[in-house]
Amino acid sequence: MIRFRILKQSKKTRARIGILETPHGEVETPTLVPVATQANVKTLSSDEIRHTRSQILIVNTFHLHLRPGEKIVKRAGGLHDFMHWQRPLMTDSGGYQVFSLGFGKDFGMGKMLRKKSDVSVKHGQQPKLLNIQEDGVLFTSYLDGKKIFLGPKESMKIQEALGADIIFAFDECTSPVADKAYTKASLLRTHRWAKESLKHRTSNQALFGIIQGGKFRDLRVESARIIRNMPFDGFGIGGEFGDEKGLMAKMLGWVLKELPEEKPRHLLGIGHVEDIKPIIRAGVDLFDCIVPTHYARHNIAFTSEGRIDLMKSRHLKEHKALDPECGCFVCENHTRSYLAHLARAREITGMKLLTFHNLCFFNAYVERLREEIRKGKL
RNA sequence: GUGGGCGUAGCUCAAUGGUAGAGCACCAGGUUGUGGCCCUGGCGGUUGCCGGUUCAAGUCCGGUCGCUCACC
Repeated sequence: MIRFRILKQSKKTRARIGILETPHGEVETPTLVPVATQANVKTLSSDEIRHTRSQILIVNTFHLHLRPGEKIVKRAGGLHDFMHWQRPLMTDSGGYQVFSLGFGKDFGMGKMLRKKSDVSVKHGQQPKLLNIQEDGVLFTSYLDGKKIFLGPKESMKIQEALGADIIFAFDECTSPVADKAYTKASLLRTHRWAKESLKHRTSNQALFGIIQGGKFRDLRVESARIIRNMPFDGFGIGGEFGDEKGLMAKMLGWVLKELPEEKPRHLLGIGHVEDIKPIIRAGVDLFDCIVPTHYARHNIAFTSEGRIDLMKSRHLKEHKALDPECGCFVCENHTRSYLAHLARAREITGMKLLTFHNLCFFNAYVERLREEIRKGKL
């Protein structure tokens, strides 16, 4: 089980700092949760992850169910032993894959809509590659084409076998182009699944319920009210929040206002640098995001000077630290020139060094924000 | 030396005698509960050189230079 203590509530905003106690140690919040989909943070060893000052990781239920299978992980002694990370872990329920392998794939879009789209998902519509049913979703394995059924019951069983400290209820992450009727129907289904997830829980892992509702204020508020009245240990906020700038923080405000202060809130899959301050101000305690690690493998470094694309040849001539203001191993010991060379030569070491730096950069940034809350500046 | 093949974008190569294209590279963007991908633009050419045939030549003809293979 977990215990969440709020150390300080900001007077200026809804931001707070806290300590999340888990069976595998404490997490200072707010914090970034690096993504370890396949039971690893791509390119890093668990020791290296620790040195990026990351506190807790999120692993994916769907991907691990397909490979190697939760039985293997359980026999290895659970996720912590399997991946040699004796610190806090959470598992995503597979609900995001309902979107990413469904409508997300059909329309070739992510959950955040960047520009106006003329396609839409209407009530009753089904994605091409999977079938969303009342008690779960019929997936097709991308590994061998085998049919995989995943619902709240199945997801709970798998997540319990994996053994993370915090697990999530099975949900459907809706598409940013889903219309209101679709989003509403999906929401009601996700709420039923939330109830089912609680019903099928047999372990003492912490279980977080997920709030959906897309970009519709009334649905978001409705979802928050339904989910908060179920005996979850914390809350996940999923889906998208509209394409308008600043709307996300506003909508988070509406949702978080409905939730009990004493339970932790996790914002699922959000965390570009510019998003972090607004979401923390809105009262988010944990947020996972692929950006630092995913972008690192696309040669993008986040620095105090902004984004740097190491593929650009001009960086070959820069014999200075990646980020002079960062004290991480990479910035202390390597030049932009070297990192640009590794990127352009497509050396895996380059991806590793950028992954390490990006995580250090994000974690340092969030630490500074925690400090600001502590000092009453945020 | 003799015979054959080939010279087209930075690279690898397309293009019935009819507006010279592609992939890669390069430049500029994008990527939010992860397929080390992928997507969108842009730059880029006296078709080795000289001459000829033709309304029209990367393409046909002659010469020349370069590369390459085979054989003396």
